[in-house]
Amino acid sequence: MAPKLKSPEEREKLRIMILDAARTLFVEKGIEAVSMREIAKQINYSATTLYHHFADKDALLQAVCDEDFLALAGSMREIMSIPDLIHRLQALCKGYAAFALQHPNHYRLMFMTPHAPCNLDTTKIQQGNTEQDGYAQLKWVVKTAFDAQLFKSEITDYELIAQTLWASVHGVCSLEIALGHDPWINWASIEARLDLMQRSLLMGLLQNPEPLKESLN
Amino acid sequence: MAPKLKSPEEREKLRIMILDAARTLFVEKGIEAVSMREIAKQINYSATTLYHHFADKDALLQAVCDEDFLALAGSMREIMSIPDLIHRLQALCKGYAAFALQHPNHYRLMFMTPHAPCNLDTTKIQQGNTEQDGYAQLKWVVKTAFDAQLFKSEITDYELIAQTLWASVHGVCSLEIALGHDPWINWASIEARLDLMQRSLLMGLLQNPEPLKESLN
DNA sequence: ACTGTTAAATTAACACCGTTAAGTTTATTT
DNA sequence: AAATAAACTTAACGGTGTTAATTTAACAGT
Repeated sequence: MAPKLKSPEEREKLRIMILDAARTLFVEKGIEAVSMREIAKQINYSATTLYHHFADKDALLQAVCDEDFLALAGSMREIMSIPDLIHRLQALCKGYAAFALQHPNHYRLMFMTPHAPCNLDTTKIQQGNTEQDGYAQLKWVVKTAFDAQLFKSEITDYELIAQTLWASVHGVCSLEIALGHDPWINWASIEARLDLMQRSLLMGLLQNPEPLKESLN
Repeated sequence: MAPKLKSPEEREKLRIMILDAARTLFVEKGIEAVSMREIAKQINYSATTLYHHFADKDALLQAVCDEDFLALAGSMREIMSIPDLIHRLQALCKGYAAFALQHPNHYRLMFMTPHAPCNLDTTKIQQGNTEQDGYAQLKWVVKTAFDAQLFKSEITDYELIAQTLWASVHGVCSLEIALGHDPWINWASIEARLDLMQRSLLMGLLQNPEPLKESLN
């Protein structure tokens, strides 16, 4: 109701209000059940105002996700400093799973929904930067283990290993998000599923799986 | 333009016309990019007519998927008669993956999108029937291998094994569907990813993984 | 042959959506 | 005091899923 000339700080403040309202509603009701008008009403602005800060709904969505994924990469940083290589790998998988299950709606958006060939330009995340890019972190952690010859010698492509580990955790988490409450399936606990997947797969990938038994978290 | 009293056969014929038009458009353009009006136009009916055969868009969608999943279960039936237990397990995983990658839009709908606690009543598929229910097939194949003590003895829950195997294949396939064309990731070939996942995980799950090496399809 | 009934299909409308064009209010600059 | 530009709003466009009301056509009973 009272448009004043805003300082960059105030402008940024509104941007953040929009992002926060959007995040709250997305997480609460799911992405496509939330309209731009609804987000706007939540913060007492008109829908049009959102378009002065974000090009469209997708851009707003991506901005919300970028923030959370930066947060994920941030929380992974300390995991990357764990000295034991295998323990580090396991912690990375666990951290990734915890994030997926705590932010199912963002996770769904980023990893379970096909997009146009994807961000890359709009994203503020620097690809390959192990401070920001979760996939780069995974690759790095796998590579250090690979270089230490921890994996079976017949596997020659460390990025393939990284993608397989990722797919395994993603498989458990995304099934949980999509069908975890489906009465068709008599689900074992999510912890048991994550645990068996991680332990079994590593046992199949590692040259010497002995250390696995002691590091049962 | 010409409403006649229709025999049950004619009614069913139109139902199938709707289903086929819907399937074609869903596969072609993705689910949410197709409107009821568009499906109707394709077969020269008004949108309202679709609602005389299906309660809403979701019901139509589910009917389309039910048909394809019955087809999947059908194609799995011969796999279930493969005599070698491990070979049978591997063939089941491969068949499932082939279906997922050949019907990405249906797969996405059924396994990558959270629904209301899910079908069960609306579905025509008989739960637990190994002729119709893909999950029941998986469980049965895993159970026969479990009863033959092929898995490591410390794993006591065969349904947990089934869910883990499912999650592993699902992880590879759903990542491929959602992000397979994303330039952020330097993907290994989908065959290599499926192969490493399947072989490594089984190696970690089986008591005696020797037979794996010869059955490299 | 004229009813009435009923199924099949349609048209028109409702309430929403994402998005944009045009307009209004306000504070600053000239 | 006039002009400019930012911040924001209202109104609208074309689309969506869905439903109410209506028309059309074919049958059954008198």
